[in-house]
Amino acid sequence: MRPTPSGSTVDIGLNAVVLAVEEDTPRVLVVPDGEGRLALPSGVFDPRVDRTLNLGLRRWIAEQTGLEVGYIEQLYTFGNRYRDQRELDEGVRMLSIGYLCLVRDAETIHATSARWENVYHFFPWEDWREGEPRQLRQRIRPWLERWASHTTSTDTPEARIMRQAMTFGADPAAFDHEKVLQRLELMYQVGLIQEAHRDVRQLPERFAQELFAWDIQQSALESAAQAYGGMPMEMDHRRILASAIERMRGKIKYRPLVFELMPPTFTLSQLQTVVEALSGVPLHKQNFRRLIASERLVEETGQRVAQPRGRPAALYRFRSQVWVERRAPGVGLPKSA
Amino acid sequence: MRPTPSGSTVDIGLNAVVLAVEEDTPRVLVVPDGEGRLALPSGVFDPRVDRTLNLGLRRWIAEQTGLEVGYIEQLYTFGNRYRDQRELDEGVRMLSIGYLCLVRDAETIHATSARWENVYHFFPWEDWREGEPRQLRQRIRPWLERWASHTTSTDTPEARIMRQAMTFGADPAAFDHEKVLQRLELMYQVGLIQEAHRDVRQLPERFAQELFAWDIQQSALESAAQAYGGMPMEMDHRRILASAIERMRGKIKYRPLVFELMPPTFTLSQLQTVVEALSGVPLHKQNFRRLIASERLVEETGQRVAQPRGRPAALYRFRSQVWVERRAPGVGLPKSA
DNA sequence: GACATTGTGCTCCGAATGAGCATAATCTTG
DNA sequence: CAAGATTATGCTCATTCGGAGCACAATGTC
Repeated sequence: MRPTPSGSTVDIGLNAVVLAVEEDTPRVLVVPDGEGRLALPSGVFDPRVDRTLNLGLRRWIAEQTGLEVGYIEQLYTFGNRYRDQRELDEGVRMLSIGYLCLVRDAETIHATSARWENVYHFFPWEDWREGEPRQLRQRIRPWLERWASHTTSTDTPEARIMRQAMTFGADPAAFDHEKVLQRLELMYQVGLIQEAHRDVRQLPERFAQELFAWDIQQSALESAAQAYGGMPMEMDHRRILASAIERMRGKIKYRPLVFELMPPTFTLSQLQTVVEALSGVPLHKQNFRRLIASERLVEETGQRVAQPRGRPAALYRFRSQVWVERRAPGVGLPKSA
Repeated sequence: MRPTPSGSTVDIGLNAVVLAVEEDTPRVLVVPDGEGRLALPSGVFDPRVDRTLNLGLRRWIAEQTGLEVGYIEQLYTFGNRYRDQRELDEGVRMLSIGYLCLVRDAETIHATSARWENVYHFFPWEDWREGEPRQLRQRIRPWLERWASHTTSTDTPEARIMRQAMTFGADPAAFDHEKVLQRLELMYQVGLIQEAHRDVRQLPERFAQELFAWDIQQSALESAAQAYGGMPMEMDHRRILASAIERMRGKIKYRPLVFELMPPTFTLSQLQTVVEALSGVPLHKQNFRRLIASERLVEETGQRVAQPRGRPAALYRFRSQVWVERRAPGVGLPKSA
């Protein structure tokens, strides 16, 4: 009933998005490939070595970054697109399983080439803490609008305008901060992501057609991608990173995930800063505190810390009890500033 | 940087949870294996045949059930546990990718042995539309409590009570209807799922230890599993089905997924019935209508349908426009009856 | 025509949320 | 030391949202 084509060549790539937040900067662990591109810690799963996917992932992370991660959560398994060179050469197919990992200490990387990089350097259009990013409004949106105005065999302008509105919002107020992956996919298809230009060169004609389906000078587009599309990444790693940010932004609202990123004790302002860093939006301070208090996610330690300026803040710690008590605790997101 | 153990033997199983709702019954498409167990439509992914995972999945569904599915969404990739016999024999490892598929017409199965089965026949404890299921309260909870009171080398009774409270709720009011998968995993570990008994027989000692870690007669336990644990399923398919229900229950609140299951036009009562069938809880009728109206997910067709009893109901259709307008439309869940 | 049944409109209340004012506690600067 | 800047924290107010229920409408049945 379930035929067995064993001997087919499918490799399982394990890819880790290791996140930490330092001050107000969300960071991801990356490994330079020596050619100017950055990769996520990753490797091929070998069942002869590792008993489980999680163990395999941990081993790759440790080998490539010297880091022992705590929290791990599976994201998504990517199949066909964004294929790599080996696959084209040898017909090997690689599936990529993405994972989200959270760590507290953004410092401890032992003697490897791995380093921390600001997440928003890969998605300059996703950080709305200071309002709509200028590059999005002044540079990216015009390209999207030009793309949207074109007709192709598969798309009408209406369909494209609709898609643009769904992902980037018809107006800035309608920007849905959780649709990180959908935005990236649109950016890729429009040609504003560098990997798209890399891919279009090595892909067979029939796949390449989907990309850049509009009459624009590719060189101009590629320059724009370099300027506004974020730092270059390997393979489909930007896509995996986007999944991770999307998951994080969605889940932070209803599960106490943030605390995986916090030190044992922290002030409410620090907590808010971390939530803002990940969700990419500013929050109303008083309401944020009220929410945290009402959720009873934290408790006071009784201590206070002096600040460089202003009134000293009370220190809190996470109440691990909450896992039992509440149905779906989270920090929620009281709306904008 | 990314070594290549190609030649390792990893197969990719594609598993489809095809859902439909008929009247007030949520149904899943299953294929009998001839030995009394039911399987999800599934097969091994072969990249030489299918270009993408989705295409492979569609092909397997069509071959085994004659059905062409519309909506498809990837769920989760399961690795080690619940392994099958072949793996133990040959050391082949199978990864299972689960998918959620939604279809409208629960009738059209062409000339195959596939058939529709009530979802809750696999999870008798998940249907709370008539209040807490009697089997849960009278039969299952006592077993859980007996299990929880035991100490093992890895678990204290406190930890077990905590786990039980987290998944099944300390009291019925605290039952979180979305934790479908967590509940199943606990049921499995306690030994109240038939597959656990199948697995414990064929697993090496060191894995088997995790299961049934308490001094109970296994035969009694196995009888209980047969009586209250739901219809028998193949391999890890119950786990995949649980993921699908969990995803459905979670997502129905903030994305207009239900409409994939509805006919082109429907009454609000029909819509409510479908939502209740999937989420497993009764809803307050007036509030449900108010919510649907305020979300502007549907529009009146102007027609009305006669009912067997009572006042005729207005017919509605889904406003596909909503995908553009709203940030995250869904049907939400006004609370219980 | 009374009654049962389902659909539909509306109200009421309390909880949650968005927004802002006011005060507290510190450091810096004049 | 006093004034001002800055951050923390407490509290109010208006609005919205969600839970619950009453009342009436429109049908079929007895």
